[in-house]
Amino acid sequence: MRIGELSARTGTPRRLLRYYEEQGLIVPDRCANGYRSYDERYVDRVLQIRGLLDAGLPTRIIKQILPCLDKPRTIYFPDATPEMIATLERERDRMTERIACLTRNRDAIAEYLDAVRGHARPDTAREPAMAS
DNA sequence: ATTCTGACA
DNA sequence: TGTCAGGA
Repeated sequence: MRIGELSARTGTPRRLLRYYEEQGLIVPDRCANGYRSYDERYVDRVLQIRGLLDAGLPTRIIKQILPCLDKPRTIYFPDATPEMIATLERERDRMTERIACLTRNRDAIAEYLDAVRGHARPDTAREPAMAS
């Protein structure tokens, strides 16, 4: 498939798919006309990348650990270099901290929401939602 | 119609 | 990340 289909199937802007390639996260084949060619495997690949990015990992780190997290979780020990292990542990800990932070903020919001609802005036209907 | 590279009022 | 250019 070409970039347009991959974009649609992963909900990722074409601009970003090219950016990921620029950062070495994906290396699609090229058709004779120069168009990028992606096989089915890239759909999951891209979603995997977006997930990691969303988890707060920088592209440079993703580029290193992506092969370790590839589909066939083949745990090739040779890939488990001490630097890699250290990087993974560091990222794992950052994720843990991030989760704790998100949890605190979610709870704070939930608490605020409960308080506001408690004071809600049952006679005052919700204001009409504005466009956009 | 789609994609490509490069660039930034 | 968006978006426009200029070409294939």
